[in-house]
Amino acid sequence: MARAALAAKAPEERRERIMLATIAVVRERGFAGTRVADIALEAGTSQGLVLYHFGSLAGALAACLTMLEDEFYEDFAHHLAAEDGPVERLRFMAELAAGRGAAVGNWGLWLELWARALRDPDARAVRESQDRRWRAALRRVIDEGVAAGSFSPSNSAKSVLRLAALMDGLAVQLALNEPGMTTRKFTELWWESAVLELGITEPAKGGKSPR
Amino acid sequence: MARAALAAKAPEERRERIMLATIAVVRERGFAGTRVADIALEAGTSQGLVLYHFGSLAGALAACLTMLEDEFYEDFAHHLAAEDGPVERLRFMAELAAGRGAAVGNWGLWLELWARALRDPDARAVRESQDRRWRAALRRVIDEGVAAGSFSPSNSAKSVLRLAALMDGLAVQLALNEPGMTTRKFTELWWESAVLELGITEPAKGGKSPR
DNA sequence: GCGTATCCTGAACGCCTGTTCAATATGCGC
DNA sequence: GCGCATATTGAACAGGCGTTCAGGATACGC
Repeated sequence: MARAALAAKAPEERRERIMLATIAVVRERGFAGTRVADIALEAGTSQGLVLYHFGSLAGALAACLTMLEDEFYEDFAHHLAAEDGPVERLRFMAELAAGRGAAVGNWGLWLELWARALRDPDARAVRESQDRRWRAALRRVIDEGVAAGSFSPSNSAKSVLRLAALMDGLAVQLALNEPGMTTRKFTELWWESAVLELGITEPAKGGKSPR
Repeated sequence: MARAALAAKAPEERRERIMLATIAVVRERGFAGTRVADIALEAGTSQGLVLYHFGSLAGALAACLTMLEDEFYEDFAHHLAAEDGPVERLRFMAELAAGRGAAVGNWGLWLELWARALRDPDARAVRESQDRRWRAALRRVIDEGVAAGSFSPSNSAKSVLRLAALMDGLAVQLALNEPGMTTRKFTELWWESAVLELGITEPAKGGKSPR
């Protein structure tokens, strides 16, 4: 019956709820400030269960890292495929990075992740994978645009590196609430750089055309 | 006598040695991993003295932050003034950011600082001040270049933001030892962007001219 | 030389927090 | 229904670490 099915799934659901709780706590307190008790409280379980499922606090943090990675990327890939042309896709990536959609409130987490990656191999691996995937997507969009005749970068490999790095750099200011930095400003600054780098001719619909 | 003079200075020297030790430990273990015992050991003093001078671990960390800020900036301003033209100065800033000179090994610290700035007001203030000074310097060099006819940015305010952000973004990869990212590559990528942004005509001596 | 303020130490204290564990509940195969 | 494997709890444990403190050394004014 339904109740049995629900109950059968229960352990796995608890496990996942704990992971989600871990992300929530890390987002609020940072890696360094996250305690087992916080996670348990947020998940509505006991401390014991957190350790039962993940072995240790470090284990829970690691699990939440990989979950975060998958979560973000799946969402991203799914939406990116929905856009039609290279210009629109590039525009989409700019807005996603700027904090619309799945990345909302995530830049703070990225900063945490970077700092943690300095010493924690797990964090480093996640960051690296995340970064590689993001750059690969950027690369694909750009190649697509070149093939379609919309972009004409002088060196697309370098443009990818620069445009990706620019996002990270702008993200620092966004995450730290630098006065004057908003998602809008982020997108504007980045897009202008993309135009310069790639020699974009046609405007993205819904983009910066005069309104 | 000499001994007296030395002794008189001693307390202040101890204090400074503790600050330097704090920076060293933070550099090695990160903010989260820094303990009072580590600092005392590194400085060759007792734990008690650390607390005596700075009140608490947090106090010691805060003191080391401001020291770090001043240290870096003084060194930077001093060397920048030694360069002759705007192009050379810009080039100097690129190389400094890439990790030559006073910034060597500091990018890891900056990542730590960013993450900490998410929650610690002291860290936030230091980061903000640091950033403001750096951007102001960039701005000054660019204005100078415009006045001299070397640069012709379409919007210098935006160029400053972008070029500064690009440095931060590239720095993340440098700090995390992204394969393929070196100080040389950093400088190269950034300089090309600067050329694009500012329309630099004359090459910086010792720069990217064919050799 | 004496007293006092500053400097410095090492040990002790006590809290915080990750982890362990014995006990209990739950569901599932037989 | 019985028994076993899995899941879950809450309390107890233990170690780490920041902070406190009582005492001693050092320098300096008088």
